Amino acid sequence: MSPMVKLPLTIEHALLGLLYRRPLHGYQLHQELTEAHDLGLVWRLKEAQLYRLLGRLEEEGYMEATSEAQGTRPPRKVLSLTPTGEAAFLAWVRAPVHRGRELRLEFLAKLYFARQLGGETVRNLIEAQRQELQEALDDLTRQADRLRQTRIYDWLVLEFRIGQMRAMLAWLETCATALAFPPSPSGRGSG
Amino acid sequence: MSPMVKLPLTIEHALLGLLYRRPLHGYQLHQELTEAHDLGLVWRLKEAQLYRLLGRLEEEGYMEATSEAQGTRPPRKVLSLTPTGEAAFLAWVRAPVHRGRELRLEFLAKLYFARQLGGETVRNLIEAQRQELQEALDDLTRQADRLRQTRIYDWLVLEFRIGQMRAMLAWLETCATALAFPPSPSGRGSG
DNA sequence: TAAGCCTACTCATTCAGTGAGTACCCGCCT
DNA sequence: AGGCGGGTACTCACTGAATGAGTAGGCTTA
Repeated sequence: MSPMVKLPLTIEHALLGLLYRRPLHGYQLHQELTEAHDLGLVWRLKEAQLYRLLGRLEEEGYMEATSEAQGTRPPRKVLSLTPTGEAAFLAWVRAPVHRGRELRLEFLAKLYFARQLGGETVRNLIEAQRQELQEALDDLTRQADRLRQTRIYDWLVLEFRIGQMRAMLAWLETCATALAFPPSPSGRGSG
Repeated sequence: MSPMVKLPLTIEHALLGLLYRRPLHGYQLHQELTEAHDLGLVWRLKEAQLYRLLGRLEEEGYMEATSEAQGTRPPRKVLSLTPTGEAAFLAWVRAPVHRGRELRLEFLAKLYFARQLGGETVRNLIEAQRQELQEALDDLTRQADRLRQTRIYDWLVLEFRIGQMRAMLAWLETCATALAFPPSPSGRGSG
């Protein structure tokens, strides 16, 4: 009813991403997110929370459900993306994050899905993220230089952030290298 | 009324820490936390949230208020720590955090207060934190080694965390060095 | 026949956090 | 004289996240 009132956030986008590959029903989604690998390694959702999100995403026009009767069993509610949902997901997955601290969850999720869209997408994402981080790092470095002699604590706080960012940049290089070669035949094609 | 039902968390402890130095009233607390340096660089609180926390901390016996009338003006409510509050703060400030991601806010806050308790406290805190991190790092490294060939994405996720931790360890060394010498005469003594 | 899992929710509640508002006093600027 | 800003101390209503527990029926396997 209230279509697209607000853009979905990280978790919601990842839900869209799971449906981009193929339609799933709620329980399957839940399972993917409670496993100890892939996306389940990055974040988890309790059932209640999942259904709340799913309800909202459907209500806002990003996904739609079709009830799939199967013999005597209770019917399954299969969710699939609408064109709007697909567009939202694709835009999200290609955009870098803006704060360093968003790498830990959001970027990791983007990377997961980008891999399924092929090497080109992965390379672009990594490069875009590298630039974002580099800018933020330069900015922080400039600030830190000003504080070095005067405010030791403030300087240490900035140094902490700088160290984290440097490590992220180095890790992006690792990603680029590790994913440069066909990322294992276990991926469901589309590489 | 309901004394010490639950332990305060990070933010609450930092509030205790500010009062450990000297009693303050709510408005002063708020100002310390909206400035762009020191603790205000690490986290902020809106007024409403601050008073909510303060109310709870008082109710649970960590701090107490004395109303300080001053002439024609409305009285100020000066907050100070109870022995319980002081003990809670001191225990908190000396304990390292257990998850890497808690360095970003909580450990930084601990470090801020530890500096005011003297070089000994700072050194101990840094060393304890170093050990915690090192253990977690070894653990992650072992896990990552197992995944390297089989699950490239899972491996990258762990590599990300490993990189962050290594950077934190390096940063702890920086702290140790930078704070080894009297941390500037601007500190209010006690160092 | 019971355990457990597939499937899909709902409900009540707790907790954090926010924007806005209320009150009153003081001193300064216009 | 009047208003603005800022010190001082809150309160209120609301949104939104998140969780634990509960409900419901069917199927499979030990």
